[in-house]
Amino acid sequence: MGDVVRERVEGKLRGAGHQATPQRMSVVGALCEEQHQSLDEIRARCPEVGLVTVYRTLDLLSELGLVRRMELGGRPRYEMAERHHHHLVCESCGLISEFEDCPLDQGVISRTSPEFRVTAHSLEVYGKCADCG
Amino acid sequence: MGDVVRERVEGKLRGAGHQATPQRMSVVGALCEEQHQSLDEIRARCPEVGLVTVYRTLDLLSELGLVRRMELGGRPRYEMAERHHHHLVCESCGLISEFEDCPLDQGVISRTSPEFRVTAHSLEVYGKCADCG
DNA sequence: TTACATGCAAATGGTTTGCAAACAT
DNA sequence: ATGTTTGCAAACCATTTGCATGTAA
Repeated sequence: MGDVVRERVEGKLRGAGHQATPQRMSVVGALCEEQHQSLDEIRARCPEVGLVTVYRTLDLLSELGLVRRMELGGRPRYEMAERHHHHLVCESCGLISEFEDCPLDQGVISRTSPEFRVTAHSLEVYGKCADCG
Repeated sequence: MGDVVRERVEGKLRGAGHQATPQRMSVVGALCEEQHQSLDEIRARCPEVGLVTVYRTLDLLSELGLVRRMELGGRPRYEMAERHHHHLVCESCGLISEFEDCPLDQGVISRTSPEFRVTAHSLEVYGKCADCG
C-alpha cells in the first residue's frame, strides 16, 4: 500500500483516539489491493487477522470515512474511499467495473430538492459488460 | 390498491405460469400502500400472510420485475416498480423521500462506457432533510 | 389427480456480543 | 495502573429450506 494512504489512515485513527495496530493496517493493506471486495476476498488477503477484528476494523474505518461499504449485486462490498467513483455491475458474469464521470456533479439534486442538504450519494448501474453483451 | 395495478400484477403472474393467490395479492396490496417499506412494515399491513410466503412473494414479484428491492440506510426495502424514481435518505431521522428527476436520462453511461449495455440503475442520495437541516 | 402454493419448524449463515487474555500508554 | 484491542466461543437474527398439508386447474 502506498505510504500516502498509510499515513492518512494512521493519522485519522490516532486523531480519533484509536491505535494503528498491525491488524488494522493489514486490513487496510488488503483493501488497497483491489476495489469493491467482499468480506471473504478481504480475509483471504489478511488471513492472520481474526474474523471479528476484520468486521470491527471495517466498521471503525467506515465511521472515520476512510472506507465505503456498499451492496453490489446483492452482497456487501468494501473499498477505500479514495477517489469518488461509481460502479457498473454485469448481471451475467458479476464483473464490477468503475467509472469516474459522475452525473451528479452538476448539482442536479440541489435543483430538484433544494431543501435537502446532500452529503453523499451512491449510484450503481446494472447491465451487460462487453464480454457478455 | 388500484384496479390497474391489480390487473397488471395478475396478468404478469398468470402469464408466467403462477397463480394470483389471495396471499400474493395481499402482499401487493401492502406494497401499494406506501413506497420503500421494510419487511416488518409490509408484514404489519398483511399479518394474515405467513412470513415465509411474504419472502417468497417478494422474490417472485422481483423476478417478474414488478417489485424493486433495495438497500436504503442499511436495511432492505421493497416497493412496487411503477414509475421510475430515486431516493433521498436523511441520515439524521431516517426519513426517505423520492425524486423523479433522473440525472441519468441523458445517456451519461453510454457516453462514458459505450461497451456496457445498461438495463437498470439505482441512485441513493444521503444527507439532511429539511427538518434536520 | 397432478402440479402449485402455503406455513410451520428447523437449518443456515453472516454478523455481533461476552469475556478473558494480550497489548499500548 | 488503566484503557484499548484482540479473538475465541457463543449468541443473535434475518432469511432459506424441508416437508406435510391445503388448494387450484
